[in-house]
Amino acid sequence: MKHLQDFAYIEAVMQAGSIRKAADDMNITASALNRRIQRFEEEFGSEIFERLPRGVRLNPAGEMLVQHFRAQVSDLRRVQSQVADLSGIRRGHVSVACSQALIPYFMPEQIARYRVSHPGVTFSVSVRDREAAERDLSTFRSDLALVFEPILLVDFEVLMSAPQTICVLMRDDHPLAGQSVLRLRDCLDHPHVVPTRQYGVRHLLDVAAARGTRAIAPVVEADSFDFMRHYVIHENAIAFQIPIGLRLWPDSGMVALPLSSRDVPSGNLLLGQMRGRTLPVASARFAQSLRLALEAIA
Amino acid sequence: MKHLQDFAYIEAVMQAGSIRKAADDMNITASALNRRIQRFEEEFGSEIFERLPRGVRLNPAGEMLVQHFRAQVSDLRRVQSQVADLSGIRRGHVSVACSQALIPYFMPEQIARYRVSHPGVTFSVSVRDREAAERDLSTFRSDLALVFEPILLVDFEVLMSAPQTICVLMRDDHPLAGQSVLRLRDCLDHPHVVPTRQYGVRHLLDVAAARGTRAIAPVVEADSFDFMRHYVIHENAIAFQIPIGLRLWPDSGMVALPLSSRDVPSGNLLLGQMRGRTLPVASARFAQSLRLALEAIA
DNA sequence: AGAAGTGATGCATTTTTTGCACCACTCTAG
DNA sequence: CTAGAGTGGTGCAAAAAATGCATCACTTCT
Repeated sequence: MKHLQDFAYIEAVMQAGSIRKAADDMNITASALNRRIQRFEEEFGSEIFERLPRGVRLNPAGEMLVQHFRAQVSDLRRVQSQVADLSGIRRGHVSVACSQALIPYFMPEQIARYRVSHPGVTFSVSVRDREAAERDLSTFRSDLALVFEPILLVDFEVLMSAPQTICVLMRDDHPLAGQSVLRLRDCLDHPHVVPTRQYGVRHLLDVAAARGTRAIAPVVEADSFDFMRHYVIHENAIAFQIPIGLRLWPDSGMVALPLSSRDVPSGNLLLGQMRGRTLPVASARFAQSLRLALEAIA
Repeated sequence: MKHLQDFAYIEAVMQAGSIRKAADDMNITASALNRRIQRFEEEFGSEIFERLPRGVRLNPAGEMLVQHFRAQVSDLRRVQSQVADLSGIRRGHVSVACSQALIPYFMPEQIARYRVSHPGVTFSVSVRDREAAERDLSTFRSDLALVFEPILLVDFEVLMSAPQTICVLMRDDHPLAGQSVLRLRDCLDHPHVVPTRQYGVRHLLDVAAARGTRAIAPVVEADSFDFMRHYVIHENAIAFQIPIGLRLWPDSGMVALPLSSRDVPSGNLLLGQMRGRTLPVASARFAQSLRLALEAIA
């Protein structure tokens, strides 16, 4: 879009940290880029960048402006999407940031199912911890976020909530495998692997452990649930995961048992968008589809 | 703002109904304007105007686009206003659409009072009936609207509400002048002047009259409260107005008496903005100032 | 049938943007 | 302390883009 070219340049400069580097990235001369920015600042009525001896950096005015432009670009896409929709085109693009737990089963299933009836819609999926997911929303990098126990920044508008009880994953020959519900203290008696602190599962475990006397003493700490799931096969340890990230068939040699709600409260899987934003049709429809799917789970 | 020039042209064409007329308005050649629009439509990915034999008209896509652009311009002003504010400039512009009743006393007082502490802030005031006021909000022509009994479209977000009992205005030698509260049927026995149907006062009277047996039979119907106020001096008739539009001093020869709430319910004076919009600092602050003033009245 | 509208288009002209060379300046490495 | 490699800023000529003019094809109303 031609009239947003200045923004593209501004964003490039912001990202590169210097006009010359940005000019190089954008295949343009530094002088031309420099003058574009000067001209824009003059029209805008205020400087956008601080001139430092080693480059430039957005000043507060610039940060507000960039946020404005991002919202603007996002809204323009929404309009284009709606225009395409009213000519019956049913196409568009949906970008989703989601927690790791949703990567192996839930998201692929949902997206594939949606694309059966909307083959013109394309997707981008980003794995993000709960903090990064919310940042993606507020910078308009993602339309939707599906996150377990987010920090809930002000920009996060909840579209749907689904409770998830943390489960304990282990081999079926593990001593605890016979029970139906597990107490946290029993789990901590056995070698356990836990996610790193940025994850909601770990956060809930930390809070729960702090209430009791037993501390979490992981034999392995990892930021990949995929890794943890495979690790417990080798050292007969236990791992933690939410049900939506698990799919155990009878002969897999693994079992997953829920943690007692007396010890660890259920967390929530939240579907959200940037607060106040009107989503493009494709994203809004896919969000609705996710809502139905999450309702079916709960 | 340079990057919104296309929008200025598009709006001009929309307003003029033809490219040539718009080109004339904008001091540009029709061919140049024509090509700008063609280029824009190509970049946008869809036609914006219907080409009719006698000119052009926005198509649905174009209407969505114009709405988008208006929101965009409005938001850019908000950003500029905030930028100016953070450098301590305390300037800006506030546009208000308001009912006629507020024109003689309330708005001048409020604006003058606000400008004492914020001399850098400028104002534009438009008299609008309740329907036009809401349209002004949703097309971003006004930041705020202060209207008596609006129709309440979806785009109208209420910021403050103040009840207003309809008063009957007459000369102090009028037969009814001695009462303290008036019944509607008594009023209808005397020659009365009423506002035209677009006004909230008339609407409330119509509804009230429909409940009883007495019909409204105005000797004069007018769309100017100023006219009506002066008319009752000449024919010793009665007129209707809400208290905020009245200021009677003892020796003026006029009295205003409230209508009984048994006959005519109180209407509401509503301060509102475009739903979901973030107002520029100046407008938001002035709205806050109006809220306090309205609270003091109620 | 003709006049007066409309939007579209090819081509020369004008305006704007860009690229190049260079300046003034600040840091850092030797 | 100096030399070099960064940085943003600027004058001037070349390139690119937007504009104006003349004209076409078409519809509507007189």
